[in-house]
Amino acid sequence: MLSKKAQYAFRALSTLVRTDLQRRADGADATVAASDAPTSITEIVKVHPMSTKFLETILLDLKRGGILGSKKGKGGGYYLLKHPDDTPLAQVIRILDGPIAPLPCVSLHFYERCQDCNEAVCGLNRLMAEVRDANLAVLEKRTLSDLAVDPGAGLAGA
Amino acid sequence: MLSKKAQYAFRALSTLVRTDLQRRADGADATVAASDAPTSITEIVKVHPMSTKFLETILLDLKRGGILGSKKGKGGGYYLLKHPDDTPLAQVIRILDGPIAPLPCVSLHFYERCQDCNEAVCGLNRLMAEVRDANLAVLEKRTLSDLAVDPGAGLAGA
DNA sequence: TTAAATCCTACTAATCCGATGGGATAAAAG
DNA sequence: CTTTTATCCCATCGGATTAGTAGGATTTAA
Repeated sequence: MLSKKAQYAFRALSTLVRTDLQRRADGADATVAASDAPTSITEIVKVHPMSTKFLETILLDLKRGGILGSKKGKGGGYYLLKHPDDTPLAQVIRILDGPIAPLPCVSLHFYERCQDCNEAVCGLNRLMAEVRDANLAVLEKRTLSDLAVDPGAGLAGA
Repeated sequence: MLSKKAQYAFRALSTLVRTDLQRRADGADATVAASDAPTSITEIVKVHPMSTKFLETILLDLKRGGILGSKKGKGGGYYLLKHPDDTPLAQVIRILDGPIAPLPCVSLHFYERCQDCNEAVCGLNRLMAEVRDANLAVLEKRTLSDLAVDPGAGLAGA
């Protein structure tokens, strides 16, 4: 199960994505940099009600994780460092919740040898590696862009 | 990540499966009932070193969950209620760790409505439902039998 | 009657999670 | 240069969960 941290992160990111795509649409070229249009924590909380302080720690994590940039001081806030297409959901989850694999001994980014268990013989490893791969097939393919898709699109006028 | 409980459960189950398959091979027909050849906690711990008391609570859970039967008193122990092929890994995980889905609002067996989030509009639901399905594709297909497969088979003589 | 097993309830120690508080630092605006 | 509005950083805290323990009741075979 995703932690609250990860859930809040996705909510916050969804608004950052919308802002980012909007900026790209408006500023035709790269005339408007992402750092010129940062979104503050206060603004995000207005859209997605949650603890301001808690969100702060989350956005800091995402910044340290290389997903967000920030601008301090008045008019400051956070912004995406890359195109939403280029940040898979897996990256967000790893930053906030750690390993995606069901066992440390099949984790790609957080591998730990398992005690009392010969990996070559252990039947569980193989199976859990399958589960990990099934997960990653989705989580590495789907990106922040997919978060912001409006499922009502195409229905409005029809 | 799987809890220790689930990990221990799988280890214990792997020996119960081996015993069960052995019994089926020996007793040709159904001349030997599973309840005639129960395996005690003590025996399991000999194979897989772990806290006896902790394993006790785990096997009790598996019994209440409908996977194991038990026989009390001297010579007693635990045994599989069904053919190993007929217990998917998903069932074991649900008993010991609860939901498999990454969010309560996309869980099949432990569904809970999510607050502050319109499911029809929320982009995350759709994506996490995809993750859930990817997981279940493996965990409902793979069974206890897969736990006991010897990966060295076919290599010994070659 | 004894020994060996499951069964049951409660408890505990440690860890993790969600959240909060207080302040340092930076930048823009007047 | 001061105020305001932000991010940044660190420490703490209550509650929940996890992993494991304790002790005894119950059942059955020998």
